[in-house]
Amino acid sequence: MTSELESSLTSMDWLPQLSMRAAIQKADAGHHHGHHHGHHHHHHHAHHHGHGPGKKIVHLDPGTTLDQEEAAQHRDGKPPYSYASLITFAINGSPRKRMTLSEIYQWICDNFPYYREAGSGWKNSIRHNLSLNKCFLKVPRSKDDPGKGSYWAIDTNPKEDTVPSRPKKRPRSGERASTPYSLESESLRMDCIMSGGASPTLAINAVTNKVALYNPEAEDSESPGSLGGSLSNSLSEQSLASVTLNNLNTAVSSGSNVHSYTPVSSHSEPSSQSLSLQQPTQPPPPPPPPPQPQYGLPVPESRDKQLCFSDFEDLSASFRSLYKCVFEQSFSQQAGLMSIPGDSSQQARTACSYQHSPGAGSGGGHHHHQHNHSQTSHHPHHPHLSPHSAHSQHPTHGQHQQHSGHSQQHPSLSHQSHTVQTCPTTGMSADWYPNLDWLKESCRIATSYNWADVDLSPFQGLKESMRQAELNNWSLDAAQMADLCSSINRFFTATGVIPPQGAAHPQPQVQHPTPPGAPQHPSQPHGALHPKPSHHSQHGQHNQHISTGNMYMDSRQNISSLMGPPGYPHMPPMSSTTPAMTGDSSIALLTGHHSQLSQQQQQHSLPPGHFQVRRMLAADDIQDDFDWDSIV
DNA sequence: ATATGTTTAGTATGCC
DNA sequence: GGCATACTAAACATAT
Repeated sequence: MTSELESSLTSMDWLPQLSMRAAIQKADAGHHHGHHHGHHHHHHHAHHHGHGPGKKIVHLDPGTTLDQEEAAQHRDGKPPYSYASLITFAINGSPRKRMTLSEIYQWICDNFPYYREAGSGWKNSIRHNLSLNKCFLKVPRSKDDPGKGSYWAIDTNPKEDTVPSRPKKRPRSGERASTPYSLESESLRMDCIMSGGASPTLAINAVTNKVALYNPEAEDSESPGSLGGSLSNSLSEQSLASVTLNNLNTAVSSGSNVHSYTPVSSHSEPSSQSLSLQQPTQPPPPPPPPPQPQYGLPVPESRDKQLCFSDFEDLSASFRSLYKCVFEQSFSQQAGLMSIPGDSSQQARTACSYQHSPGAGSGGGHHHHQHNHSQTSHHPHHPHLSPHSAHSQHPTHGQHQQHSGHSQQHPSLSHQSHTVQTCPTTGMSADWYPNLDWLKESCRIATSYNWADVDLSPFQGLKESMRQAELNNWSLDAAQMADLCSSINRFFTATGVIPPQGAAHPQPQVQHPTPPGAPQHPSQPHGALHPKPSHHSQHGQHNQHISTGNMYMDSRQNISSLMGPPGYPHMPPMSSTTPAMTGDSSIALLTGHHSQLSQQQQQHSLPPGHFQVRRMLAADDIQDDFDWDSIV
C-alpha cells in the first residue's frame, strides 16, 4: 500500500505551478499530447489567448510571467478539465447543487472563456456527458418552477450496478510524466466524489489527488422561490479540505503545494471566481516550491499541524454522537412535540444528495414520481477549523447569512487572535490540546452511556452547547468549545462517569481556556448536579426547540470526498461506472477508528428509489454504523 | 423550431 | 493488441 501511495504520488503530475511553468517554458518541446483528440483541427483553439480584459498575470517566479489561464489551458486554450469535471464544477458551485443545462453552459462560458468562442460542439459533449455519466442525475423540476430542462445534480450515491467484476483497479497513473495536464481521463471518477458542499466547493480528484476549490458565491439567481437560505455552507469546508489534504499528504510524506487556477479572468462573474488546485508534491523529487496562492485560497500553507485536524475530526464526530444520544433521549422523553415549528432548517438547505434511481436511466424521464430533491440539509460538518483569516478572497463566509437565525458563527476569529498559539490550520488554541484526548475519550464514553437512564434536565447547558455546536456545523469556536467542555465535564461529573475531583480517572478535568468574554452557559455549578438516577423527567425544556433538523448532513459525503483523494489516489472506482468511494479507509485514517465499517458498504444495493434525499443523523454514520451504502 | 436528452459510432491516447 | 477513458459527431427522441 505504501508503495501504491507512493507511486501514485510520484506519478502524479500535479502540474504544480512550477512544473507548469517548466513544461511551458520547455516549450513543450515535445508535443505534449495532453489532449488526446489532438488532431481535431476543428474550431477550437482558434484564438485562445487573447481573451480577456483582465487576464491574470502571474509571476511564477522571478523572471517568469505567465498567464495562468493559458498555462492551465495548455496552450491551445482549452481548459484542462474534462467535460465531466466542468459540469461537476458548475453544479457543485451552485448553491443548490444542481443546475439546468443552460446554466451549466453559462457557467462554463463564464468561467472558461475558451468555450465562449468555441463552437457548439462542446455543448453537445456536455449533454452527452450528462446523459452518459451515471454520476449526473437528472432531477425533474417541480411544477412550481417550470422551465426548460430539468436540473442536473451530482449523484451522491452512484450505484455500482456494474458488477464488481473487475476490481481492476484504477490504473491511470501514467500519463503523468508526459502529459502534465491531462487530468481529463481521471476527472470523471473524481467528479463523482467531489464534495458538494458548501460554498467553497471542493472538487477532489480521488485519482489524481488534485483538489479544485472555488467559491461560488452569489449565483443564487436560480432560486425559484423556495429555499434560499441554505445556511449549510459554513465557511470552513475549504479549510477542512485543505487541512485534510495537508494532513494526509503530510502523513504520506510530502508537503503540499498549491497552485491556483483562475478559470475566469475577465469579467466578474456571479458565480465562482476562482478555482484552485491543490496538489501535494512528491516528497523526493520536487522540493516543495513555495506555494503561490494567488487567489488566497485556504492554502493552509502549513504542513505541520495536521494533528489538529485529526483531533478535531474525531472530536467532531464524537460530539455529534453525543449530541445525538442526548437528543434522542430528549425525544423519547418528550414524545410529541418534536415538530419544531420554527425549524426552517429542513427547508432552507441546499440539496445535494441525490440518489441514483435504478430505473431512471433507461427510458429517460419517467421518474415522475418523486423528485424530492432539494432539501437535504447537508452540513459540511467539519470540525471547527478556522475560517480563518487571511483569505479575503473567500467572502464566502459572509454570504449566506441570510439564513434565519443563528449566525453568531465563529466569533472565534476575534478572540482567537490574542489567544496564545493558534493552530494555523484549525484556529484552535494550543491550550486545547491537553484536553483533546480527554474530550474524545469522554465523548466515546458518553456515546456508550445509557442515556435513557439519565435525567438530562439539569444539563440544559450541555444540550444547549451541543445545540449550538450543531447549529454551527460543529465548527466550534473557542467559546463554544469551552461551553461544551464545561458542560460535558459537569455532566460527567454529575453522572459519575468522572469522579468529582478527577481522582478516579487519570484524566484531567476538562478545563476550558475560556477565552475572555466567552459566554458561559448557565449550567449548574459543579457540585450542584445531582447524579440523576433514573429517568422520568419530562420537564419542560421543550421550549428548547431542538433543532434536530440540522442533524442530518452529508457527513459521509464530505468526509469521504475529502478523504478519498489524498491517501488513495487510485481508488477503486467502482467498476466502470461507480465512482470510487474511498471513504472508509480514509475515514479510518482520519479518525483513527471505526475501521470495521468497511464491509457494509459493499452490499446494499440501493433500494429502488428515485431521487431521494437522504437525511441522516450525522452521529450515526460517523460514529458507529457509518452508512456507507450511500456512497457505494 | 429549438432546447434538451439519449444513444450509437468512430477516433485518440494511455496502460498492461 | 486489448481494455478503458475521453472527445466529437450525429441520429434520434422528447419536451417547450
